[in-house]
Amino acid sequence: MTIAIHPLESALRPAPDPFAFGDLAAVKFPYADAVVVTYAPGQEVVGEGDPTENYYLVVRGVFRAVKVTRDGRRQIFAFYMPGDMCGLEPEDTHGLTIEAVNAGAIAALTRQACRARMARDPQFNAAIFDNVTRALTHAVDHMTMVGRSSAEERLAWFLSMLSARSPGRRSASIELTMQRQDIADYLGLTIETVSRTFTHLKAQGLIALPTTRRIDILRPDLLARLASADRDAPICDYRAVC
Amino acid sequence: MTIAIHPLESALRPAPDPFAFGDLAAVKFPYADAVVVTYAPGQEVVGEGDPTENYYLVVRGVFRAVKVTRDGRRQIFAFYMPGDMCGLEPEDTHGLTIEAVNAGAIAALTRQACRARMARDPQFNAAIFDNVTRALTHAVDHMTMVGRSSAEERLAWFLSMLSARSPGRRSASIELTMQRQDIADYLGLTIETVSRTFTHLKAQGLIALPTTRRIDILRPDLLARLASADRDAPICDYRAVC
DNA sequence: CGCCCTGTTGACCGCTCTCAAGCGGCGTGG
DNA sequence: CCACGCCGCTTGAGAGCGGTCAACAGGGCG
Repeated sequence: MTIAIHPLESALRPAPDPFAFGDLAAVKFPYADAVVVTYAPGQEVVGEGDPTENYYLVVRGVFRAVKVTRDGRRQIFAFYMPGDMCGLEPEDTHGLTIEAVNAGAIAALTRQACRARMARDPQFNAAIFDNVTRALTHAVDHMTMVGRSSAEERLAWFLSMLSARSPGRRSASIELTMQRQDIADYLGLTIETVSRTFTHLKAQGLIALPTTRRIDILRPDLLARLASADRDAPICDYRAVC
Repeated sequence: MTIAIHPLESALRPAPDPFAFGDLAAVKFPYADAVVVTYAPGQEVVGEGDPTENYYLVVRGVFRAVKVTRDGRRQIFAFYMPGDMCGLEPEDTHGLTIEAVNAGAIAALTRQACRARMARDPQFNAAIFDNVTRALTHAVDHMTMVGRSSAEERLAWFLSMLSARSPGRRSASIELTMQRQDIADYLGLTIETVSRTFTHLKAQGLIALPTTRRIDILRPDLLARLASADRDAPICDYRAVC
């Protein structure tokens, strides 16, 4: 299976800076060995069943890791943004499909070259290792949301996360690069429920939707409270505080 | 967060032998540096918020990685069996709690010692790396079940997985070492739904329950079909074939 | 024997899914 | 420039699965 390396960082716990493109450059990701390929929206990087020949580093755009069951149900495991690694799988063939959400570019490094470098460059190895464990950390949060939260909480979590990761972190306005179906498949919901929940959050005054792809976060405090899966948390009005 | 290394292996795809205790011994897991500690049922190995001082290797018994939200909702990320590693987290403090399901023993290796060994022993490093990516692979399957499957499918998947991992693999009879609440929290269900689904599977003749903790798998073929999230798959009667 | 803990069963409710219609933006072509 | 169609999104009505609350059963152990 394709492995999700450092997916979206949770916005809910104070985390050190995500392992970003600059960090990878800092440990001298061997671009000399890597081939950068551009992709059109929806285009497939690797498909389920393809041999695991390369590891990938997102250079530009957003990519998604998708698992589709034979009867067509779809689960998105992660969205990858520039600086994120993906494609690290233990098996000989991929179990996940990696696709471009929008136009983007990915650097491919052969598995062999990556492993060789890991063996001789402890710093590089540590960075990769950190990346993988971070992906696992995120999978835990993701799974807890999917397994134990309401639609409203899942979407609040997703938006808080996007906000924390978007350029100019904690931005009040975020751009949804993916469409509703992708959000639904990421959160384990249907597209209708996602749409209704957006409407509901808007009606509550937590967000505004200038366009369908643009979200203004009006009440990050309440959104974060929803996202933290803490129904007992006090409601603190950030307007009163700030 | 505590990181789940090599949790239960999916029974659904033909996978190479799980990374077992023997393999770790083969790469000379430095027992000299490790401290083995025994735990009583329910006892905590590390709790959320504890500093991430050690990596762990299960020696005996079954352990669970639990995440609990502040308002008490519980999600089990993985069950660890002998040979499984856990506790590999990128952050300074654990985000997951690791507890003993039953009486068991775990070897603790300091983070520092493990990283040091990874840096100087490529074989050891590759084994750990393989372990982590395998955990991610499993998380993908797990998340797909939790996000996209019915209660019946989730339980069928869980039982198929246990069957594949139990001593004498693909055994027709498996021992449930954990109680219903743990199964429910692993699958993102309630204890009542798990109980009802057991009853339902029994009524369909797929399983038998000699005791509440013992499951006889009568129709592994049908169970696997349910588990594969493939509602369109043909029903093949293994009794007719074998 | 009686308590406690775990698991089962039942009745009911509500969240989310399903199915279906409608809406709005955008690109294309007349 | 407008008409049309397509696609993504929203909204509505109804159904069903699983959650919630509650009672009960059974086994282990003091």
